[in-house]
Amino acid sequence: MKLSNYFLPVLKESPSEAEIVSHKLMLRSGMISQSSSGIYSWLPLGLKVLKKIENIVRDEQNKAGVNEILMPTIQPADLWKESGRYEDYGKEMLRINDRQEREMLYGPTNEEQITDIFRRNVKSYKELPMLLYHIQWKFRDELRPRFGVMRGREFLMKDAYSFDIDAASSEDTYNRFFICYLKTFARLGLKAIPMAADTGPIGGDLSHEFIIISNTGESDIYFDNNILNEGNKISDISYDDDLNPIVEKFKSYYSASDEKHDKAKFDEIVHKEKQMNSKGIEVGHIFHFGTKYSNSMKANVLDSDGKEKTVHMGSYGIGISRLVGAIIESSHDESGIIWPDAVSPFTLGVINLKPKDDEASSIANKVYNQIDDKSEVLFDDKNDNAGVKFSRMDLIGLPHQIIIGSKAVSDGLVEYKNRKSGETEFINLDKLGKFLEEMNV
RNA sequence: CGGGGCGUAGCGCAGUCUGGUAGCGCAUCUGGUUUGGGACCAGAGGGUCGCAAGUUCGAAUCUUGCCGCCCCGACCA
Repeated sequence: MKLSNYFLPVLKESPSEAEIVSHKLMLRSGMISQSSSGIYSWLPLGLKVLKKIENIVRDEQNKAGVNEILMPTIQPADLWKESGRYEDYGKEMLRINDRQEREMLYGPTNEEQITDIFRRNVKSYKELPMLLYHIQWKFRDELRPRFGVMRGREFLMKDAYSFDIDAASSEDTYNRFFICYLKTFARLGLKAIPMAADTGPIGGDLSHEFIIISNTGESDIYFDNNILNEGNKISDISYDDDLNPIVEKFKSYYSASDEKHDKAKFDEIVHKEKQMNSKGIEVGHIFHFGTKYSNSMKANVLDSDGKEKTVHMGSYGIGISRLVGAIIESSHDESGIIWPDAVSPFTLGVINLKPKDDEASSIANKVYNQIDDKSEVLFDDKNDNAGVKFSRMDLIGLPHQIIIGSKAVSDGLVEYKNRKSGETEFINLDKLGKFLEEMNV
């Protein structure tokens, strides 16, 4: 993509409505544009990141054996009356009447909808466990939206739902998602800590939040520092392995958000110097809630003994749009965003410092065309001053930059810059392809 | 929803107290000089001062009502 063709409205100063760094940087780098409180349009750069995250989440769900479906944003109120949540959910739920005065709602979550799909289509224990997910926009009419996309009213969420024949099987499924989540966040370049959590209005008896450390987070967290190292080998785990002992190992470490924090227990089982206390951002939440919905909505299957059984359910959320902000919170510096490779909107940026010099431009174009075949490249071909180009490229956070300047013409050298370390080195033009290949970009 | 703040050009702000018909920086456009870290010179365009009513000869400025946005708190992925 040539920058001269790209819609990238960057700002030198951040709009006053933004308070935290990720919100400021998202506005400054032209990723989003606010529509109303807690509701945003996604501009090209922001949309690209959103899709990258979405695709990693999707891929890991698929690998874990979860089926993707797509449920509507607008749901009939009747389903929610069946589960009893139409009354319970309160003003956070956006209620709408259609032209026939039928009561509808913009879905804040989909337990009722999915349970309805399940009970219409699944009748036998032989089809269990059944794992389904979708990635869809949700709406929760928050009292006070804030922090940009991290706490919006409209947000993109991956929500998965599981159906099992009994509690034991359902806990195995829960553990499967537990591992799936650790793998997902690791792939996104994040260190997510699983924490025992309250189940809240969704209900149930077993629940974990996945939290990344950040001083702008809304949760107060307490954990054993050793749990951070436990996640290092997570990518080596196969879904065919026995996952339960691995999950039990994670659960054996102390980790809790403030509402579950037990100071006496913390002091007892965690060495003083390993006791960590921090703020964190919740990026995922998994629940095992048994028969709460299947019971009220009569989601039953026939078991091997020919008798009807109420299925055991769980639900598993990842806040995809929130992750965009959360990743920036955990990966930026004073110049701007630093994207982890996996979610970067472009794999690398190419800067032509001499757009008016024919020879330099010819080299830059050649470089761009050569690597654009293999990776996604943003090519700064604009006629701006060097400083403008550098600071813009740093702001939008592409992790790898190729800079073409006077030495390209005189000595056949281009500069590679690592956004994160700031380190640079000159590369011979002939060896650039190989260099990038070795860097895996 | 309680408490607080703010709404003036795309962004950041001054002007409001003390009423006299709108200004600064950045951005944008034109011309020129620049070109390895947000460069310079000259010129230009862009605002029913959130909306409505009122007071007044006259309102960005005073009064009332409404709308929007942000912050703190309680609630949530």
